[in-house]
Amino acid sequence: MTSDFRPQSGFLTVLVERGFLHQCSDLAGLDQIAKSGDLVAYTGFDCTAPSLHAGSLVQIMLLRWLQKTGGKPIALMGGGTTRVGDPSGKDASRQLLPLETIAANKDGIKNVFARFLSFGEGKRDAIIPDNADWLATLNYIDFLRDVGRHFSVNRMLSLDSVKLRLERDQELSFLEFNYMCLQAYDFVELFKRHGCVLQMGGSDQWGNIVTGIDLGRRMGTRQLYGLTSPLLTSSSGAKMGKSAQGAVWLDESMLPVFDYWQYWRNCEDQDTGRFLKLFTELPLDEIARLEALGGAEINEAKKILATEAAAMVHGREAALRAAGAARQTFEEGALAESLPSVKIPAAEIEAGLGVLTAFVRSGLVASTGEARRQIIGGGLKINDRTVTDERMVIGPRDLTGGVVKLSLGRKRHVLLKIA
RNA sequence: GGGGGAGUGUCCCGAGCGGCAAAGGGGGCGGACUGUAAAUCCGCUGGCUAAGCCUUCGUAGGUUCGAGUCCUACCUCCCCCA
Repeated sequence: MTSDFRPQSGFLTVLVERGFLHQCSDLAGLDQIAKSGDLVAYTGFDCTAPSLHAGSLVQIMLLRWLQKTGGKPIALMGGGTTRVGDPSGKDASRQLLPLETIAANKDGIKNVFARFLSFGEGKRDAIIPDNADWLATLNYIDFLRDVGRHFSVNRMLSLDSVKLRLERDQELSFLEFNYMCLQAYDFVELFKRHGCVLQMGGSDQWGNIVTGIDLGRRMGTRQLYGLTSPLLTSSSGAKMGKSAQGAVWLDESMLPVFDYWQYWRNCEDQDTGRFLKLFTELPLDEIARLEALGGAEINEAKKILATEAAAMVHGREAALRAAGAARQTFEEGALAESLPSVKIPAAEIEAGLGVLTAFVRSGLVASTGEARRQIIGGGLKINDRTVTDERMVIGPRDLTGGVVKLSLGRKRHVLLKIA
């Protein structure tokens, strides 16, 4: 849809060139504001998990590019809206989260932004407000009279997020039905407080965003704008941000840097170029060169993707460590000290630690039953030797420099280190 | 308010004459082949102190040697009538 549009602003130029743009309410109008250097834009983040995962990365990068091209980014914490729950793109209602959980999640999520945005009091410094600040104290009657009267239920029913639920005869509670009203109100509130005129989000947010623009018009704000990024899936259709082991968390305590690096390293060939554009800041001509690599050579491009993407989230030093550990492990067959590790008391090794227990402790398998099955399938290795006997015991002589390497399959490795 | 139907393995969908740890998919994991890719083929896919034991079929009771299956009540959802 954007192929015939030539943006003049740095911000939109980047978005178009790098594939961040899916839909926009008014490209030309937004381009003018972005060019003037006064663009303030926000993206909302639900506080439904203790950290963000790779699925949110596109939104985070959007905010980062906004700041780099002269705009002011707002990462809105949904401390208030999360108490309600967004029905968009979900089949069924999500369980309501306790307030303490939401607060804890919010703290975890805020941490993620430190690496991507620069904060402060300046004109272009990023801010992280929480919509609970204005939503939590709303008076129901006042809200209905001042804001509610501007919403058309007829129109709300026609939005995909609602329509899909209705068509499938799936429950949509009144609580969830109100979510979009609150999100729309956020937009107006952020305009009033910070002069924010653009809301960005994933393509599933389009309806909610447009509703906000609409509310703004009725409540007398300036013209507001909306922009969505494409919903990211891998070439084979898998949802981004979820991997075999679960979500690809951006927090090191929830996913070791090594595993994060591996996630990108193992992307499908077809996705390499697209991901380089979205998740790294390498120049486009460099990306074009990497993308053109064919056959096994594409692996070089994937390593660069992994290192750059990991550096963005965890810092370059940690990313290079992960890259080094991968090289030692996969290419040199050596024992890399910086693989993910789990501490085991020396006494337990002295006494002899059963393989089954050891693998459960490492987190590579969920239960001794699974460990047993993996052994039957030839999937477990200790120090690169396949485990064939489930009664095998790990003792002091299996240690190399105080470390035992446990592997599940060819790709997942964890070191047991003497504590 | 009346009548009918449905809730199954804590990822999902889904079969299930009273002997069921419960068919079959999808997804996922492992193996083979490769390039740490894709595609393909094969195996696995409740827990445990493991030839045994324990916990699972909406919830709570009941009948039975034995219940996912039969009975009762309750919860939730869908359809038809008013």
